[in-house]
Amino acid sequence: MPELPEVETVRRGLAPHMEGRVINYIALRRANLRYPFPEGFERRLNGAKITHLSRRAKYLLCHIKTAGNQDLVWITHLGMTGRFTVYNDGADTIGRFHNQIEPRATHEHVVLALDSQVEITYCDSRRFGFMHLIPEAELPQYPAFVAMGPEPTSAIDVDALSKRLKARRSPIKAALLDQSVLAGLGNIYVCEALFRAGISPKTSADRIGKQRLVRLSAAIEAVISEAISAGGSTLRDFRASDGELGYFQHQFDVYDRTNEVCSRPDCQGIIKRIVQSGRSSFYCGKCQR
DNA sequence: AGGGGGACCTGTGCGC
DNA sequence: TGCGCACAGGTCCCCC
Repeated sequence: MPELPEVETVRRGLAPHMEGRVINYIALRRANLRYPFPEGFERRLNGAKITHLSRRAKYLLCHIKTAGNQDLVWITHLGMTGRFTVYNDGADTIGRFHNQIEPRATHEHVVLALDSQVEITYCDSRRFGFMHLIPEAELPQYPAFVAMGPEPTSAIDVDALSKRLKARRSPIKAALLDQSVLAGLGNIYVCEALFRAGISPKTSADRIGKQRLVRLSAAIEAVISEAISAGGSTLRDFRASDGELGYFQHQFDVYDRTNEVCSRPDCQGIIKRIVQSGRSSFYCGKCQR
């Protein structure tokens, strides 16, 4: 489901409800998502105070101080279908916990109650998501972060990007999906950025000149920032945690627009769909070279 | 070492 | 209406 803009939208939706609150109860309905839940997950989160929420690429980071005064990070990756939902009507939460917690939705795997009568759930039908719990001090060594590239949210270092792409013989589409090149891009925003830059997804990553890389970097920054402003993209069921729908999908130029006419003025090209390393690429065969 | 393919899961939409 | 297939926002592992 979520690429960087969707995860950032989730973070912004959850932060006002979670930051500064204490977790009164947390319950798991199964032993694993993609991976098993961490050892002592419920015990360590129970009674913990949430200091703040942050984000790295597509990872949501919930920084907590445990009841035993340890600084931990509760890391969540939403996979394809992970979703947090905030319920403000959690007044009966304690009763529900003490009796039996009836799921509010299918695939509701994690439920937590805060000290504010707010209840937050995590649902994930495909269970490609996962959660980890590590000491704050070990965050830089978290395996997924060790080789991770820079965020595409602020000015991209074009020289550094150029250096990384020179080592790649794969199509630029595949290279940009690699989180060690830039962190947080996924299938939608790579397609959209390549369209805006006028670069074919089939172009070999090592054969894109400096001028075109400058255009590509600017296109990536713009598409990510516009998508964050729009609250992400809602394809099937993505919602911000407060239930709001993202609306960036209305601004797609190529994603899922097979056979439509190119939106670039006077181009008149037709959007094509091809498969690259097992994933759909959408592009205009006329103005993307 | 980089890169491609399959695996991991469930849900939905389409053609027959 | 029902069945089977293709496809879905991501990542990891295996093998060349």
